[in-house]
Amino acid sequence: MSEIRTRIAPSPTGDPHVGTAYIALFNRCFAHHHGGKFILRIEDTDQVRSTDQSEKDILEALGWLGLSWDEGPGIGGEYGPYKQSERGEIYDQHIKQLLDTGSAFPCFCTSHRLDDLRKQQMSDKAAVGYDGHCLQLGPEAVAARVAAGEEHVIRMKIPKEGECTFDDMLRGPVSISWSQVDMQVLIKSDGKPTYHFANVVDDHLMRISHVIRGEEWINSAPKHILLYQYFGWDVPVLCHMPLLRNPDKSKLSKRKNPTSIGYYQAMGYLPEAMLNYLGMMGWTMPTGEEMFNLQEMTHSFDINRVSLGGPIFDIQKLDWLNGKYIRESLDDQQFAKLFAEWAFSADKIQRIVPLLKQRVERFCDVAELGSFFISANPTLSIELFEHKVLTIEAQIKILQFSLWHLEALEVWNREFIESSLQGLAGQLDLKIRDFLSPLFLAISGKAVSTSVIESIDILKLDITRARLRAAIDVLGGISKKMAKNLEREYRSLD
RNA sequence: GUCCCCAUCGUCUAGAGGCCUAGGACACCUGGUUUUCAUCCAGGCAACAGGGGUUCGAAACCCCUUGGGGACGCCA
Repeated sequence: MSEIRTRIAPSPTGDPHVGTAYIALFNRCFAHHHGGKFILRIEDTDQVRSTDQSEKDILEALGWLGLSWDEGPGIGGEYGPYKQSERGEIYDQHIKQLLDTGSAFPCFCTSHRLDDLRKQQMSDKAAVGYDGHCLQLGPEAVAARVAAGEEHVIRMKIPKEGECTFDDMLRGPVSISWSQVDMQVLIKSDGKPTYHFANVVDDHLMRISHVIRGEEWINSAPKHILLYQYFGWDVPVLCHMPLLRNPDKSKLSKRKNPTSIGYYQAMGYLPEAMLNYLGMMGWTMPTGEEMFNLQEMTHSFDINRVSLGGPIFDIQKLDWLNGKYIRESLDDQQFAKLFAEWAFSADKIQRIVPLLKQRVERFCDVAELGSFFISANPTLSIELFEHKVLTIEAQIKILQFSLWHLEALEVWNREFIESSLQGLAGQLDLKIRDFLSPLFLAISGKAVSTSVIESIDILKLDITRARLRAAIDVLGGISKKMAKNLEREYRSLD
């Protein structure tokens, strides 16, 4: 049997997600258990959303967890480059092949036409998908329009009838009829490949033997398989893992649960505990032992021990596990060292000190004033929020709108946060001092504290989000109806 | 809506037809140890979604129903 090679292919379009780490963990364990290689590839074909910062954060987060890779960014390897934005020529060559053999075709339809088409199909209760409009174009017409530089995408052809059956390593045979499969765009109008195309080309060229990914991809498997066939390539073994869930069983999302690895790091979880916890989502040691490290998991790994029900990411159990790690695997010296590094990292302390220094008279004042920087979310009560001009409802609005504003920030620094929030206060026609009041309480637990804008800057978005949301909950939360109204009002702001 | 996937305590799960009166862990409750608390220890509560088959025997295999989730983008 040839070498087992697996990969994780994150898209650098946001915060490092625990789901990414989860899938990475299983890919790494599977490959290493069988003496194979685990590859990291950056899927940055979305020019609009991909950022260097996100890429950096993701690599760091995986590194923090100890999920090292054998080939990929920073390591190299013989199948590079490992960043899709640097593989443009490869995709160009390959799409040409599909165009030449007639497996793919240019499509000149505007997004406007496609929208109308989709709406029509919805109201007709028909299957939603591309109608093959540009398939009717003659080769001369196509050539002329392409030569004229007309904007277009390239789509893949899909059989009209029959079905695609493949063997999922965990689920057995899965059949999806071709009528359910859309003529997927392979090359976008900006000339970049879509995930579906790039992922197949790269997985083949990088000799990926097993594709272990989230269940959300099952329905796209036929497209991928067909592409392999168009190229005449062997299809790797496919394996779809269950999805991590919110407590309400929906797919884990940051709207409902902290999903950023950075959040857990900032909250003082140990990477070993975090990884161990992810390992017990859908998987157990043959011995039933719940506490295990990456090496032990790798050694005992058996993909068939994965259970298919979507596991709920239960922070309570994670907390218990983390506590167990702190108590049982750390001696006093290690605890002191790790805690100090976490709480007083040079970077963090440098930024906090100027805020505290001007507001204390004695060192013994420091802990109380600055505790919220290293504590869990402050304990709040609704009484705290009694305000001379602001109603509870107004404060909920301030908190929610602020959160939306902060989430939309392209750059996270003091200036941006300040102008964003000041702008919001203006739009809401509130004095900045009143506007900031609920934010002070949510962030620090106190009405009087260090500059809330600088505090938000230092605490970063993950923690800020958690605290704003906790405050909103204390104030009674947002009902569905309220959410609708708030969203409408928020959209009409500018 | 269409298609796909899934289904054991509230949660994570063990379970490969008889070892199942369904085991462990978190959470919760009770008691013990501890100057308090936490830890730790002992105990308790709590599940095979429903209905049909197959079989001498079903939590396990098959079918239907129900429930949950996912996909249906020039996002990944």
